[in-house]
Amino acid sequence: MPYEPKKVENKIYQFWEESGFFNPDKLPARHKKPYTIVIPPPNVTGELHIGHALNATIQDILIRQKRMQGFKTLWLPGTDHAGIATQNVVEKKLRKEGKTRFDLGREKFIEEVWKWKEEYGNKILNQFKKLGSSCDWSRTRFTMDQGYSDAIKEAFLHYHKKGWIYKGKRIVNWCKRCATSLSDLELEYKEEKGNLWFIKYPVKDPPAGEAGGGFITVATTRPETMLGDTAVAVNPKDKRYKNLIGKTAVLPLVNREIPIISDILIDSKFGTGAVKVTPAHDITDQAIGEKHKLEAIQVIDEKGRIINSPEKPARSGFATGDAGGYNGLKIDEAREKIIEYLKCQNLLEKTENYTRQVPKCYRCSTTVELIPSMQWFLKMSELAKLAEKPVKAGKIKFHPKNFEKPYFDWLKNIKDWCISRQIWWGHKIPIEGETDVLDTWFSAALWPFATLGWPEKTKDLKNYYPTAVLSTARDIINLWVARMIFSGMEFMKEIPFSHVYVHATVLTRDGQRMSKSLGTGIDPVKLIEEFGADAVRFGIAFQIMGNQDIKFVTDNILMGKKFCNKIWNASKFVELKNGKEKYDGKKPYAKNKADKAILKSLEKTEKSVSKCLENFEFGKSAHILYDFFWHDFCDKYIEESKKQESENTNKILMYVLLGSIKLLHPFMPFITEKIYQQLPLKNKKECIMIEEWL
RNA sequence: GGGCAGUUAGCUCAGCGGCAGAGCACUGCAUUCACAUUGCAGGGGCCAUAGGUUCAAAUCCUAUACUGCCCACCA
Repeated sequence: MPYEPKKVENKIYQFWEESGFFNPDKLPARHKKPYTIVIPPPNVTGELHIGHALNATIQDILIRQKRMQGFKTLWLPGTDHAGIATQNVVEKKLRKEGKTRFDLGREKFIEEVWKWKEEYGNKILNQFKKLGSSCDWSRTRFTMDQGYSDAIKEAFLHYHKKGWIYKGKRIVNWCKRCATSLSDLELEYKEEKGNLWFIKYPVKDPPAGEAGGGFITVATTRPETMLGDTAVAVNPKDKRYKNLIGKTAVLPLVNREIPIISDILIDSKFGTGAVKVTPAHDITDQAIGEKHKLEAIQVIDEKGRIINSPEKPARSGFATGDAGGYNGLKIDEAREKIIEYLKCQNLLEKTENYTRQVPKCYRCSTTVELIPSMQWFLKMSELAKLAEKPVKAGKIKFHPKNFEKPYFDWLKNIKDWCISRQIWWGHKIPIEGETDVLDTWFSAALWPFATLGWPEKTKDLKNYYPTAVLSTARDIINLWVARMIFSGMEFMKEIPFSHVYVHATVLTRDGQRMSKSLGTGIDPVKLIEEFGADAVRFGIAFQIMGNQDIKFVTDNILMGKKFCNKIWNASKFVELKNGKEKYDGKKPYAKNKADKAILKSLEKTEKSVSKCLENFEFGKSAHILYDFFWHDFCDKYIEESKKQESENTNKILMYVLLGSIKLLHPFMPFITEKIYQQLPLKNKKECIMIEEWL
């Protein structure tokens, strides 16, 4: 009879939950030393994908092995409210009904988001259960729980008291669709073909014999921002413009007189070596502007429209030298009209094709504008040092180690963190009269201790902090991991975890990123239904090798399914041979060559697997277990045993089977539990989950 | 522009100085035997390219090409 996971899995999971052993406080007495993993909380935006299944498998393998080794294991589950992302999916849903969030109003809208959260939050947690994840569900947390919100307030006010939080008008990344600011890490750059326009700015009182013929030519990809130009800048060493530094240029369109200045930030090799300076809409220009005390004139508003002269409405005329004529136009329209006007005026020297990296909102892919805005910032200089220290000192180790380099690079060049967002779904900034909410990563940064009750001095915090391992995707190392590290150091005075395991990115067979919108995602629950949870887990684990990408194929899941069947039938054979006599668990004698070989091989397998798991070598562990069980045990020893039937042989069969299912349990928890329950053993534990690792 | 990975069987990947391996797919044979979701046997490889080190290179070094990812203010 083949193994039928559907008949086994749900029952076994229920049995585990009822046992209480997912909760470390209810584990038997031999479990003493704590071992904690906090789950990277999935966003409540939707359902899980194969990447989540991968990470859940990894964490459950670690937790189950440690539990068997006698650790007081806590795997703390939860979900993240995921500010912008969740707000967006709910808005999308409303849009299908022909509504916007403004139709509902803030309160009603947030009610809608909570409904969404209930539905998808639960779905996500159930998906983890289907995979066999041994989380302590009694400790499930959500980043907007009451207690968690207290932690946010405490953290914000702590920083505020230290003077590290300030409010200021700064250039921020602005998504005009989400109508909110974004941090640098929330941008995705996309290559776009565009132009580099060479525009002639007239020079007032040009020096005699100047090569430019009374003009200075600037190169720009954003001509529409010239309405806000307050200088032209060149490199001080640039001989071409030596005589022009200190002179005045006349800005076309508005006829504003602007200085020609010099600054070392200008690269004389790019374009003409002369740059238009728009301090309100460019980071470098802002720096130059501050240095040279230039005015910052905002010309693009929060809707992505030109606001140069609010008192003058846009005119329908096609070419205009009147700045007010662009008022209210969209950026693209304004760009087009400005170029047309410059052409008419003979001020456009030439146009070159130019491909540039355009920043997009990572949640909705809208082009992000740089605009000055009043925002809250968290000063990063001290916190960056806190994040750097424990990693440099080796107290926190990255696996693989080469992820430390980008981590340090980011910290070295860090900018202050814009922590306010102009959305509705999230934690309100805990200051009277503020309507903005906090960046979702501000709450995620507190996850390893806020989930354990901080700022209260709880027993859990004392018992289970710091955690052991954080297993995460590589794209959130700086976005999240770095921030957890400095938060832990600042609030707990201790590292949040000792190991950061950076797991592989799961790609499609063709090497594409898995994504719902591309239709390339694979639903792990469907796989579980087809192959069984153990097969999915083992197949995934089998594929986690050194390479940091996994091109996902179901071949390995099929292998996992076959392997389940093999284990199932081998155990049936052993049970049959053994009869009803209860096995005492003692190591049997090796009476011949075959006996000796299998016992030795089991011992070797145990050592290798334990060592591999210490080093986070999941795929290697799976290969070793597969080879041992299939080839050494089934192909060789079981076949041999048919020729040398004896009581001792039967004991060896039982001993090796028991050892094998223990070693396999972290990888394939359901089938190994089911077999364990059926085995006639003298000193049987309630379940294999709390059996002793060899 | 800078950094990091990768390139080995039809596909997905191991191996990382000493006879080229696994899973899946493929071919042949075997069904009262724990298991056909099986067993046995087999086919299939210029280990990306070019140099170098070595008694010996898929493996170490140097280039090149291609692929993927991360970071970056080049207007």
